[in-house]
Amino acid sequence: MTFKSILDEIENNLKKVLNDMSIDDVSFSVEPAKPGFGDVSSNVSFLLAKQLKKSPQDIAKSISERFSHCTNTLVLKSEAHASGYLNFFADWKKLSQLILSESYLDTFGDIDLGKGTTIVVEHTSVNPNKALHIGHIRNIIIGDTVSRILKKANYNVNVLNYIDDSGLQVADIVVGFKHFGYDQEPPNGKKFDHYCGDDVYVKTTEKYEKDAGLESIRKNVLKDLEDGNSETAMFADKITRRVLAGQLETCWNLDVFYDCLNFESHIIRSGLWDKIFANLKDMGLLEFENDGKNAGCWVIRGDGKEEDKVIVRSNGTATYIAKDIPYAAWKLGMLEDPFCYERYPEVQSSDRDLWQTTLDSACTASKNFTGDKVVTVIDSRQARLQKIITYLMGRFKSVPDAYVHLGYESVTLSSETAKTLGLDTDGKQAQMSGRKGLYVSADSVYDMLREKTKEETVKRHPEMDVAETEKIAHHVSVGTLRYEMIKQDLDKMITFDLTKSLSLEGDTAPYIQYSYARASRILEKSGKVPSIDVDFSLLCENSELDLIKNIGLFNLQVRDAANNLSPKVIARYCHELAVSFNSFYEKSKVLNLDDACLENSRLCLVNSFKITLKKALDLLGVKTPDRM
RNA sequence: GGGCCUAUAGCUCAGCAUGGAUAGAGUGUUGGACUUCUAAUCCAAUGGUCAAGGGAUCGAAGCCCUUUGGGCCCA
Repeated sequence: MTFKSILDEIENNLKKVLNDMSIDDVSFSVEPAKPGFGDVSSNVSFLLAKQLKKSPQDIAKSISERFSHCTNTLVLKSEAHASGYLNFFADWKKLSQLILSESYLDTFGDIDLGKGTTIVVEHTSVNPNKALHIGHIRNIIIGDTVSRILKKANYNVNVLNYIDDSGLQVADIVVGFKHFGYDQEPPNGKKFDHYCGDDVYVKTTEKYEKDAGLESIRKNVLKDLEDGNSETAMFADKITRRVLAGQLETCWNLDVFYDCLNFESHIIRSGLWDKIFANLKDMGLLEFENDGKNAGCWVIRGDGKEEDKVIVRSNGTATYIAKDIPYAAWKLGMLEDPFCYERYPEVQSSDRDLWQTTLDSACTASKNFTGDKVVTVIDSRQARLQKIITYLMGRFKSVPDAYVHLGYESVTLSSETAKTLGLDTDGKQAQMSGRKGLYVSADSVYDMLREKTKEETVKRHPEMDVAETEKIAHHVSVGTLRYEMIKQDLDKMITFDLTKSLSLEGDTAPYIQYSYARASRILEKSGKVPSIDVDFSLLCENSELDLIKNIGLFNLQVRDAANNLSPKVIARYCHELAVSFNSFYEKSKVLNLDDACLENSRLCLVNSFKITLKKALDLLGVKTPDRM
């Protein structure tokens, strides 16, 4: 058990006390205390003030008095603070032993929210016509981190990437290659996805703008794409798969992995839409409009003042939301699976198989990538559309929150960075645009970070061999990028600035990784494996107790993060852990102490910290080099 | 015109869900700490009418209403 043990003990005893005082059950809080106010605090007396017509302080006093007669194993004493808070002081000798010995277990930090149920997390979902830019990276890292957290919370997680390989953006690069004569091989070794995005896509779009007559070519290509057997569609398939390979390379480099790639073209050709269309009509969720501006269309009624949403136009064609509905229903496992599955030709990592949908019925692999719940990570510009899907899925599947849209605000470019890309924004931030070529690619940011961290590492360790330097630089760069993408709240916009994003000090991944490296070095130099059989009363400095407390809060943080689908909770926790370790590091010497018992106790704490931080950083997909 | 998000220190952000104690970090600026387990570190100083106004409450950064600035979506 962890710090949760003492919280539970206090809560139970408080309930007994309230029962003795014949007070109705109130839902009071029992939380880790703010520094300087003991170890645990409760607001119970504030909540009772009205009912008992007494001051919070008087109530706290009488509860505290009764509390002292309860059987307390982890609490030394309780105290009624003048403010009215009830504060508790832990018996650290016992609590430290509980927390530290627990931290050595593989299951440390686990919390059973999912009960082994299956949940789908879909993220990335970028058109396969360009390289990933820094805005896509926010989506990808949020999705990957959330899926790691949910796994820790005992969900069985299926990670999907939806490949939109049949839309307008794909048509555009096909036009570029087929009609504007772009070579299929990128110049001087440029990555294919970058070539398609930077050159073919952007320049093809420019040509449309100059010559409106080209629009008909574009429409014809789009039409050809719909027929899967057309020569155009086969060509598009070849191109988009090459781009996809480039995108996946970027993701894998950032330690982001998937379970299955779902191709939009397969969804369209599978006939899923016809099935769901019939269902929607049966359930009365779709209505046929007889008059008004949507006459002849099938619509979903808007909520309140909202406009009705057209699903099928009067000419019988489905709008693009129509693709999302059957797909969402499929993800929730509510439709018979029309797909077959085959392995993706490239291996993404040693322990994670990657599959892809196929309509080739010769592939008989039996797979199920659906879930009881679905989390779809898409930026909040899609909120309106996602709200409709959420509503419909709620009607289909009677599980509350079965379909969750995890939205986040987008990444914009700072005016300085926009300027380096040739756009003067007059001091304002700028929205990225793949079409206009206004973006910063993920690969280029990674490359810059790696150059800088390599330089730093060489400066610190001139003696180190190149392979190790490269490895450290890689892990620190990936960590930095990942941490930057999730350390703030999802509903806060990120204004990306090339210069500022390269900072490696302060609230960054390297700061946290550095604390890990320090702990590693202490243990390495000690040359011993610390024994857990130590006298925990020796760990009595404030900095030591703080660190132990933070270690003990791990599973509670995982619970919060999973419940709220909030990756930043874990980011902040890792930072807190590192801060308390660095503070301990300054104040308490570990090695070469005269007192062997004390030395072992501290080594034990260092080891416990190291293990916990590694587990927590693993949830963020941040690696932990032993030296840096 | 309708909807969503946002406003806290010079700058970037925690805290808000579930109202209570002294509003916290980083960064910046200024000063200090490496013959001591790695200074990508630590310590100190500096810096806040929590956008404005109103309301309910014993009590509001947090809840409700209005207004304003910024971003986005739909029309």
